[in-house]
Amino acid sequence: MSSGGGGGGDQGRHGVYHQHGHGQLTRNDGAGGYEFSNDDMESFFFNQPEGVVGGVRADEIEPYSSLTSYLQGFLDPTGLARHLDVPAKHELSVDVRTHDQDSQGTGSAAGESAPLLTPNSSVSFSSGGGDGEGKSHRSKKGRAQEADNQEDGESSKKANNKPKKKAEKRPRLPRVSFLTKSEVDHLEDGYRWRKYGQKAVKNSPYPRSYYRCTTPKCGVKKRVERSYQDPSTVITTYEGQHTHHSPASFRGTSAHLFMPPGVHGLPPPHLMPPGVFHPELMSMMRMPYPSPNMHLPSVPPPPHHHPMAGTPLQQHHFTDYALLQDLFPSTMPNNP
DNA sequence: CGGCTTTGACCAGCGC
DNA sequence: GCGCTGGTCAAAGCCG
Repeated sequence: MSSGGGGGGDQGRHGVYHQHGHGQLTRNDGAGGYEFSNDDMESFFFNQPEGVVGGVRADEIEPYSSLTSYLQGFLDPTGLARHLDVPAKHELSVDVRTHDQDSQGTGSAAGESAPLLTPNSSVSFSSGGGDGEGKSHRSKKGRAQEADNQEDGESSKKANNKPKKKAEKRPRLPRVSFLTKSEVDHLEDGYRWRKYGQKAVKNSPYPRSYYRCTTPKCGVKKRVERSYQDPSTVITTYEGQHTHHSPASFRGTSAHLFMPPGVHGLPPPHLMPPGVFHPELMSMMRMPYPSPNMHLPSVPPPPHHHPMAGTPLQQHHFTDYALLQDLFPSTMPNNP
């Protein structure tokens, strides 16, 4: 994929960022947390306003940017997400690290250097910056053949004639990982996906599912897996950029702009039945799953007539209501 | 019947 | 070289 801001080229646009080694991503939620690794994965996290995040104070995580600015560059090649560049209030902060920093070991020092996630949501990116798209059309039998055919051209993956350099690693598309508290594995995100595989994950009872965007010529993929350490957390990893707009019913609202690439099928947040939270909002706003570290200002409870009223978690939703209104003006009622 | 999921097999990369 | 693992393919089956 050549368009858009894949890879490190986005550094400038989004300010300084650091990447920790080999994409080792560690989450520490106090209960042990979990970690997963993705080579070339950069990561950034939403930290609680004044919280201590897994032993790392949020204000010690140096460079922050906003999610929206990131989405703007990475997830929204059309630039529509610019719309979302509302002041992220105190809610969202980003830590994106570059390779330069902590590029040594693959995870040995991860505990030290890897940013730690908030319990409720986080996003991580990878800067693959590569093509990666052309290889999805191989037939089973064609694969061996393909290796032969490519021998003349660029390097075949077998690294036939060179003494194995690390740099020859196959480039990857930009990746974004969302940690979402959700009962549902496959979160609606406005795009249509076709499942093309499922694999058991090592050390995890939960399988990992592989999806591909069904839109022709859109090579975006996504992986969905459930954290084995925290089964209420779904890890959704997007790879690549959509070459089209979301077919979601949210079109015309701002909601889909804020969504990770890909939600359809779910009603807008204000139409969700009581006690049911929109997974994406849950993810982004960390609403219904307050962490022990969370220090929220005391706010009055939402009115009973609010569709999302009625759960113990409601107060946290209400806390972020102003932000929600900023982000979803057309879907959120006027005033709670 | 088309679109989607399931599932076993295959392939590539990597570490030992 | 071998085994492990992640990622992908594609036939078969399911479903509206």
